Amino acid sequence: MAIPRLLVVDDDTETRMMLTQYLRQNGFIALPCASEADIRAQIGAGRIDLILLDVMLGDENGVEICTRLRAKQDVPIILVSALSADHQRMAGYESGADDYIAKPFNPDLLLARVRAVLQRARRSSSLIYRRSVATFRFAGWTYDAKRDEVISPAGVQVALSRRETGLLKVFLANPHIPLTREEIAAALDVTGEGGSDEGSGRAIDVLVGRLRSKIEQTPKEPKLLRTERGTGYVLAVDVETGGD
Amino acid sequence: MAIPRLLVVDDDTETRMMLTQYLRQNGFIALPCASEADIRAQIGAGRIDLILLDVMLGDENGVEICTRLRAKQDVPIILVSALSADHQRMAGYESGADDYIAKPFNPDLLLARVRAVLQRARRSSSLIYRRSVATFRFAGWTYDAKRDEVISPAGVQVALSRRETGLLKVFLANPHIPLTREEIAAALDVTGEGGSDEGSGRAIDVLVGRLRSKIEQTPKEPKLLRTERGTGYVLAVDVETGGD
DNA sequence: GTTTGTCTGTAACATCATGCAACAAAATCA
DNA sequence: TGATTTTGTTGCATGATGTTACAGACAAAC
Repeated sequence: MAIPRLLVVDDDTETRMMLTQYLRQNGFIALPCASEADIRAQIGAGRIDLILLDVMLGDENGVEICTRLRAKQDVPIILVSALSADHQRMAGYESGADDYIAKPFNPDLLLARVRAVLQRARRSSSLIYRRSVATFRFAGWTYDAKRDEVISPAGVQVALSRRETGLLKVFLANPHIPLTREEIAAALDVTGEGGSDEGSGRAIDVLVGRLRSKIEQTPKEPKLLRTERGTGYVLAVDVETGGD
Repeated sequence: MAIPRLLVVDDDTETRMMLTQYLRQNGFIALPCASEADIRAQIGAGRIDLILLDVMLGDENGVEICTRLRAKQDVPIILVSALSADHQRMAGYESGADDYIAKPFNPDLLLARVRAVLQRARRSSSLIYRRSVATFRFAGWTYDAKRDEVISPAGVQVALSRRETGLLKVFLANPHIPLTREEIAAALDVTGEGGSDEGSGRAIDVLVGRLRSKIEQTPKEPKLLRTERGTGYVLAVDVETGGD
């Protein structure tokens, strides 16, 4: 599992986009959905690791949707609701949801829950996010997350822009795993590529090009950021992580 | 806040010490406690950033303790319990705990929760400076809160204006945490940015620029006060705090 | 081997956020 | 009060970032 892919289901556009953006800022790929049909479409279109499902979906009912989804799939689901009454909560659990959280919730608490559920669901996967990781080494390069500095093999600090740094981090967290443009864009919260809002999408290509020009010895023959034609890009070297 | 100080409350000696040791190995200051009396003593004795509270405390009841503590203090609390039944969980949340974790838990998950709660506590309250902290050291600099003096790495005192000092304090209280202009403006009570009255908002930018010109060696390439494009600013170095 | 269509690299451009100097207003001090 | 310092505002320069266009690379079909 490269980057967790979450579905944010809420019929209120504002809430939906806010949640989506917040999750993206925290390293997840978040895909906004407004209806059950949307959910099914997304699930059909690709891997989904977790669904954040609002209980009050206008005319549709989140709990019922949850039950129906669970009958077919094994996707982890967190129910979100403005109703915190006990029976509502119980109904949530009985529907098979993995967790239940009441609005208004603390954003960090939401993240903790999301991570907890993902972790539980993940057992088999080898890719773990260690939030305490502070330094990454790869091919002689060093990235110090705390200072947000990139040091070349020659020991020189290289200035990367915000986006470039973000891109690098995404790859460092997922070495040897090909990432699609959509995944990268979602992780970086780039307006343009994936998600629901359309832009006309070569932003990631250009960004990769810029990063290459700064960290590849021969940008024309990339040794680190390799192109996976038809798919996306991969960081093709081992990454060593150090704690803080 | 230099190193988070945690209270580990559990009446079972073995569990208590194991947890304490584990947290210490992971960079926290962990103080074992066996009773509510202990907790109060520790809180009285000095800053406590988070309490890990076992729900089953022999004759005492963790949830009740939690409620009582919350009534008086604003210390973040994570409830730990062997009971994972739903109603227990709910009682935990209703008691005002910041999070809830069931035994047996995954150690990494525990760490993640602890960090999440600490981070949140920092975000919400850290714009307030702790009275007990008198000196801050960062990147060779020293800020003496009592005398309100800033000393450069070379040992020279640097004159900062009131606003500049205020800005510095806000960052010192929140190292490595990106702050938005709104947050900063709110903390400084600047008329202009976030508040309610509208001004035309570049006050914080300019203020940051002024502070940079006084404390950055190369203001053009800030090492301390970094820009987070699209977000705000971060203090990108560790801060060591000293008591009074 | 050549053709053909698609995918990728990248220069050039457009747009927008930020840095900053200069000015104006406000506060402080003598 | 008048001088001086501090602080907020404005406009412009700069740099970062997304978009577009086009050329070259690649793969499949011929």
